Amino acid sequence: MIFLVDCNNFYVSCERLFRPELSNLPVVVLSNNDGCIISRSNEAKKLGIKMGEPLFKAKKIIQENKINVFSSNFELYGEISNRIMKELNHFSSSMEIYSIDEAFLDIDFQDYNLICENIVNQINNIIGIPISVGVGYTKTLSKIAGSIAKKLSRGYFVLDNTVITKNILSKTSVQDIWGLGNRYSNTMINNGIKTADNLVETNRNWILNKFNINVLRTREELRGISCYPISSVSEPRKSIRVSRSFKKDINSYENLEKYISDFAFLASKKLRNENKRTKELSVFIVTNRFRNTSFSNYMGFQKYSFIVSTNSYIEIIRYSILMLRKIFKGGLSYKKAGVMLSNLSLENQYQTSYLSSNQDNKLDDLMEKIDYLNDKYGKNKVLISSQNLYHKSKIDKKRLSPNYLNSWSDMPNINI
DNA sequence: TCTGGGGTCCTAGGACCC
DNA sequence: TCTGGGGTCCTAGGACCC
Repeated sequence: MIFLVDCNNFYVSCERLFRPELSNLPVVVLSNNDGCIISRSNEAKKLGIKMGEPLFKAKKIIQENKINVFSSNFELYGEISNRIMKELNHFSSSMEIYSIDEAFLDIDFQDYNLICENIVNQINNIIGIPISVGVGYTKTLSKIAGSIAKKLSRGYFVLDNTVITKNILSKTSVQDIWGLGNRYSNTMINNGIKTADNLVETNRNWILNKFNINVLRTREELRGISCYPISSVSEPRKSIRVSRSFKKDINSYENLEKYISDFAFLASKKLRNENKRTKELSVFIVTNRFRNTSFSNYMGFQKYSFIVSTNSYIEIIRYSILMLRKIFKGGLSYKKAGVMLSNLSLENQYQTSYLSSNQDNKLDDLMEKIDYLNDKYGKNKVLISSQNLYHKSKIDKKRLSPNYLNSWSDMPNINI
């Protein structure tokens, strides 16, 4: 059986871990720039706060109900996530970490309810984060079981009986099926397919004609035929992206160049942390899509292919700037920009070229020194000169909680 | 005034080959 | 006037997920 373990209101629960006095009060966590609400406690949900809602639209509800608001502290959430995953691994070696707050586990032991109870208690006792567990024959069914589990106070639900499954599928709307987003479920509803049970009964050729193979797989999964097996070896990622929205629009090329350099540096750092090289680099800049203007929005995008894969900060930044020059248009206000690296390979597995110079070794040494200094003395101690040297950040995080787990100075004090 | 960030996969259609 | 058949590979765009 497949067990889906899902943390309840994960980011909010992480903040509450160190602020237990908030445990029954409404809490929300914001996206970067303190822009949107991306995690809500049950109390906040009940007050009508919607997922992804911009902060300014919810301001009234927040003030009237004294909702506690946090900026996102991804270092903290990542650390707590690691601890949870480590505990879960004790229940099954066949486990797939699906996201920061979710994992699928393959478990053979027959007493599913007992296992669920143990998992919920264990994570609560050892880590202190509330979770819910859904169990089914396939990932898609375990997702449905999980959404039922969230409504039960015991926190778990097992879907192993065909009659009950049929009944539940007939009450599950297509929008609530994992793998069917807005577009697909709307098309289905327009064609009379309203519930998961309707989808199960739908002709396979019609599905392939109207949609694609993944939608057919979803139908098979609903019938209990597994199409998405658990992969316990995590696949190396295929692309790396660093992008940010700016609190205030940027007009000048010089400013934008500094940010692009920063993003390229950060992306290169991620690349180097995974011991990889990149062969392809893309840069994009976009104007503010929410601005109420008569002229249409501009999105500049340019890709560059390296002759030889690289992991050099200097090379990646240099070509990012060259791409930026190609797409920058004066007189516009830019809201967001980013750098992407793709076509990745392992550090020592790449195609060389007759055209490449012999300086590579020297450059590699230099890059390693940069990493060494930044790892030893803290982030941003050594930068490339085109970067945003003085860190006048245009990205807001006004309500950030302390970094309780990853910073000596932020460690909580306990009075005994 | 203020609206996030980071991923994956599939497919149609174009470009190319003999 | 008349102009084949059968492939592969790449990419942009669109869908999805958290």
